[in-house]
Amino acid sequence: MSWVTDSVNRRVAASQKRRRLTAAAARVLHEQGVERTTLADIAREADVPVGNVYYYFKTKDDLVRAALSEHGTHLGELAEELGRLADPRGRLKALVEAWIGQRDVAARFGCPAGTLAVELDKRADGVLDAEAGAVIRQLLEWVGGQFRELGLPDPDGLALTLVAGYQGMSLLANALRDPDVMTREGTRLLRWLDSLEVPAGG
Amino acid sequence: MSWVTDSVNRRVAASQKRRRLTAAAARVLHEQGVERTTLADIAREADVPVGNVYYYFKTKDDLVRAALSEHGTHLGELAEELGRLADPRGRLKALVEAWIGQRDVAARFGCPAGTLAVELDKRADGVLDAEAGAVIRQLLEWVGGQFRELGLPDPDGLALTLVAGYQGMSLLANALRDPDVMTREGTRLLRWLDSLEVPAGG
DNA sequence: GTCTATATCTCGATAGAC
DNA sequence: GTCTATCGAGATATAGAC
Repeated sequence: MSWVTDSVNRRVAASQKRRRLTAAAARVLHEQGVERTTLADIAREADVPVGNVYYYFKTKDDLVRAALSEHGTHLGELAEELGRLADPRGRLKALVEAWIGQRDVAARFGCPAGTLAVELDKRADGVLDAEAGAVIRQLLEWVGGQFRELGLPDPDGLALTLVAGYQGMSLLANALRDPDVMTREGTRLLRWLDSLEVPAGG
Repeated sequence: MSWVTDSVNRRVAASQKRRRLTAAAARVLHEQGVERTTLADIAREADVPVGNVYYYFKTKDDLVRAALSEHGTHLGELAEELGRLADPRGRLKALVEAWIGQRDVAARFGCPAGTLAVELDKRADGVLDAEAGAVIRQLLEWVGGQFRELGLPDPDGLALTLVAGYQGMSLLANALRDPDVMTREGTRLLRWLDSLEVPAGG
């Protein structure tokens, strides 16, 4: 029966390598950007030989796609966690607090989805910018859902304002290399969330 | 005396080429990003032979520097124009209206200074990220000056909020490829500026 | 000052042994 | 499935004629 376990082991090893490559891609592409990252960088980080990368991903773009979907998964997990809180307003405030908690990463590398979207949108071939926008759209929709549940008017407009606030403070913290920007603007967003009043009646 | 005019003509032609290269670099680097732009791209746009570029700029980084300083100059000119308005609040509102007026460019390519800062901040060698941050700092300082002139408390914090709002709405408009984001969030910023009340007394 | 030709290097991708 | 060796494209930068 050893051929069975051998085969299984191989398949596990294979999928482990694929997952290592995906995780490494998400991390390195966030830190270095797409254009400045070589396949060798990702392979090294994942502890996989360079030539072997092509067994798992046909092209570099495929690795970028995998990294974007990884960020989407992380976002989904965060949303699931926050979903355990009873109050939608509390969920949104916890989200902002999570952003503030990431202030050092944001000051050094910016928001993963945001900075990737900026870079991919520069490409003349519109191959990947839709995928980058999708992660941000996912965040917008979840936030919009919370505002809707709160019974606030124009929930999608409010979501746009909150996410734009996040992207703006991340970009400024990054450009100025100053984590305090995250704290200051994050605190303002928390106060803003508190100030929103649900209209009386239907 | 022809050698005099010849010499002068040459010098004028030279500085014209330098200026054409700088303007082309500012435009192309904004649209394509730094990494995806080749010297050939910029040379073509400036109508200068590729090899000749190196007479005016020793390295590609020098061209990026020139482009950044060009954006700084544009910003200075805009500030000078807005300075003619009597009311500081009116100046800030005119600034936001100018941003809204650029909504189509923002939806396609983002804010020039913001997207360049994002890309340059990814570089491990911190050669150019200070320069990118400087343009944004210049904007922050001008905006802060207007709030200060209005006599509002925490003018620098308000400037951070306004500029973060601009960067956030530009990034979202770009990522979602939707100019309406600029209009919606821009209108909100205009209302916000109107709502700020100068405290009575000193 | 201007321009052509080219050296040099790096990276994505492939071929093919194991 | 795994890995090495290498091809070929495309980029920056330089050498040197005019």
